[in-house]
Amino acid sequence: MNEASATAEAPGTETDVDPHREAWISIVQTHAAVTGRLQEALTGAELPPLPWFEVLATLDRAPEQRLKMGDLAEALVITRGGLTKLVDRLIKAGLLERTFCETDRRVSYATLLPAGVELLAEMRPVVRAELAAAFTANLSVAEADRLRETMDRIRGSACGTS
Amino acid sequence: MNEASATAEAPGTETDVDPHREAWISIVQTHAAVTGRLQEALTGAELPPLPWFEVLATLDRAPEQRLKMGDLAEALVITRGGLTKLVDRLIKAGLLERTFCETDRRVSYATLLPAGVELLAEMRPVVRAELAAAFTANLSVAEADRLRETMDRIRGSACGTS
DNA sequence: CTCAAATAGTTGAGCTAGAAACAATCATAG
DNA sequence: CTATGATTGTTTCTAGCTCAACTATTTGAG
Repeated sequence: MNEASATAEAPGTETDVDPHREAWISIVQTHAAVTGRLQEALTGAELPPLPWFEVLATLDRAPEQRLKMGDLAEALVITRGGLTKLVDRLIKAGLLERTFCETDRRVSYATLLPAGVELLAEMRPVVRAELAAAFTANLSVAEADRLRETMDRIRGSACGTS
Repeated sequence: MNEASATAEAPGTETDVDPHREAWISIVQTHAAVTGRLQEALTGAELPPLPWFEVLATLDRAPEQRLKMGDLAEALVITRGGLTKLVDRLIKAGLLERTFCETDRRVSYATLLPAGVELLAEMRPVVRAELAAAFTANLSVAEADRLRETMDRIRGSACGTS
């Protein structure tokens, strides 16, 4: 943690401590730190990596436990190309299957299988414990809601202006 | 944006809308969205990718515009191995140089060169404009400070418990 | 009806980051 | 002084992602 102490800032420089930029840096670092801990906890428990969990958890919350590839890619914020191969791996592991749409034969669904539900049940407590250590212990429910609302507001403008 | 509308949630399921988990999902998605916009803006302006900016900006804020490799890796939240090659690329582009420590010959510094300062000056307005679109337009200074404080609190517990 | 444009998903090439093994240097105990 | 262990940075290897090109299907204009 040197990013605070190292800011000695020579007198000639632009002495801007933009609070918005500071907030962004905090978001980036916190995201990396928490993601790292989640990864670490999963591999420590000899479980699959975090992206697998995110696929399983997202599908589990979807109606009929399935989602169009495009929608799933958008929810996970990765490209469609990346998702195709990620889903391939989960299918090869027997956790998902590919199903097709009768009315539009371009679309394919990623559909959760019982084995996927089972694995999700194993992974969830590990993820939940880490998240609890990071969030529940430090934020009240009201703060968490406020945080979510703030982040959604930022994301809204980040998506809309394109 | 289907993660809100799709939550029809069958009656039998665990109907847990954990606000902490919701907050985490918002952080992940917002981080990805804003990062994506930054990337896009930089490549659109025919400028180097975002990690290059982060290296340059971090070094620029450091005393004497240089940092030990380990400290820089920690500030950027990437591994040392990854940083070695990232710095290699910046050196090959003439933006940085590797300098060495007299008192401890294990350590090497990544040191900003004039060309790096110059490029940073080109990249900064682009990054700043995107950040302004996402943050300044939507958050008061007080909100930004509060957000930063909240994120730092989360990160603090995420780092300490290891 | 027909054909161009749009949309959904997959595939292949290239690149980047992480993990583990390694080399070099420093610190400390005896 | 020497040896063992800890730290710093690099290298090697691999997995996963993005980008661009491609196929297949649907939509819409004329």
